[in-house]
Amino acid sequence: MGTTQLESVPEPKYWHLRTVLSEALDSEFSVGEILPNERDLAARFGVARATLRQALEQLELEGRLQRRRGVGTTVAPPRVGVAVGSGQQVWPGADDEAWEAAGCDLAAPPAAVADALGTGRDEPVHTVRRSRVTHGQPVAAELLYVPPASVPGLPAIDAPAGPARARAVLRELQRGALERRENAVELGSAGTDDAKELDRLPGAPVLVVTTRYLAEGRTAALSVATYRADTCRLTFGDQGDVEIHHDGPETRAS
Amino acid sequence: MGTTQLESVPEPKYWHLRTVLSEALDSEFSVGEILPNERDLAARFGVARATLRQALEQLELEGRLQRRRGVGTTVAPPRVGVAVGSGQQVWPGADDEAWEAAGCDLAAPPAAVADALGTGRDEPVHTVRRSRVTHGQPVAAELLYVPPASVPGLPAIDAPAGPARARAVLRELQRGALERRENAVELGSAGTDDAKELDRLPGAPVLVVTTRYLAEGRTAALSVATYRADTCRLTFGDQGDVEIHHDGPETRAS
DNA sequence: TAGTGGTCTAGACCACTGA
DNA sequence: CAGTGGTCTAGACCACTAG
Repeated sequence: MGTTQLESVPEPKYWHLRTVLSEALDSEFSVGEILPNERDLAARFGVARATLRQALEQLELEGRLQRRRGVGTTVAPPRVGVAVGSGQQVWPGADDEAWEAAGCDLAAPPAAVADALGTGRDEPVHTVRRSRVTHGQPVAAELLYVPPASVPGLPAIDAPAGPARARAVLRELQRGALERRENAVELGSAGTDDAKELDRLPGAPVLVVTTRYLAEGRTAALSVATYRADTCRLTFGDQGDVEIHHDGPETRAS
Repeated sequence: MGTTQLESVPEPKYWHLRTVLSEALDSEFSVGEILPNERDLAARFGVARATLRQALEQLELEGRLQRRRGVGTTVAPPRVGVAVGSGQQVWPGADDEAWEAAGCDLAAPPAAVADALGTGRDEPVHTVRRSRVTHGQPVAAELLYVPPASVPGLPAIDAPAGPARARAVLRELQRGALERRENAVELGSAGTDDAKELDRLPGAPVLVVTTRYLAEGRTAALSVATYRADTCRLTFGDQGDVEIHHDGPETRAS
């Protein structure tokens, strides 16, 4: 990555810069390597720091870079494939899952969740918090909403609101017969607490996976899971790890 | 949305602003309504325009706003649910699909695609371009890579590289027996030409859906589809349109 | 404490839209 | 044409990390 000057082009500087840096990453850097700091890079390309940052933001969005305050900018490893809709119809908490239960409250859910569950807006539901870790990295935070009607055999609420109670809810949920599972994926941004759990800043891009668990014709549970968009590739269907990568996420000719 | 002053808080201004604006959108604006311009909004909140823009960017990422140069910023409609993995095992081009074939080339694919297909790096494959339109809006652009071996009955290459040839490839592909389909979703940014097709600017966030079509133990075809992340919610599984929304994509307490 | 990325400012000019 | 969002600059200060 020499002291390249930006030739004059009709496209935005930050976009051209993104392309130049992207190619430099492919050819001159290896995973984990640390880049020059933003002020140096900006000077080297003859642009303002803000412009350089705009290019870095793109590359971070594409999972090519990782930036940490106080540390620096490093070359990110390829995204990790995370199985989401295993195709099989399983309740959350089945053995093969990589989730760790963190806690459980009994509280009124957001209005949209209550509507999807078909419960009243102020009706309390069990709210299980779980987190998912892969390769030692936190990749997802989940809120699982379970109406009391879906776990009729659950012991009274004298248990503490910790992991033990969460597991009890999951265990009880699995006694029912699951009919179907519906997944949806959309882009979102991490709220303050999700960001903390995922070790990111607020507003970081996340893939929001909403899963409806259907049993006996009703929505028996609803899960809203937020995955780190920078590090994750969500896989649906049977297998997990196909490596379709670079040039993958930045699509076609740039 | 009064001439609100930002109270001093320990969180970034742009983040607080995002929250304030988000609430204003919920309570004081309706879909399609046009917001005051950025300079006015910035003045109204007593921040620099760049800071205001940072907040707007967040909201656009979350699908709440739509910004168009020369026009203004409008309140976006709820994201449209787009069925992606219909659960059934179907070849691309089945009747129920909403894709329109645009053209077809015979050329060497990107290296990563060639590897996934198991073809040689310089071996040409049929490359079908398709676009998907919903509610009159372009939502996705796709490149479908089909090795010649998967369409043995295809007439010689004398046909023009237009839609007709694309349809011929799809038709021929469907003669084989499809065994399985694997989907993966990740965040990406639109390249120059994808952006054009999706009516966005380069770098716009997209959801990249990679699908492997497996037949006779081989990867018979590979599809890379880029969906507009701002307007789409991808649904996997049987049904299409569950309305889990607001507060959906910006997750939990902000 | 030195160095990093994150936030913020107050300007300027450009590209595009629609009247 | 006037008005919009998009790009870009050259600064400043803050929050965080690690030696």
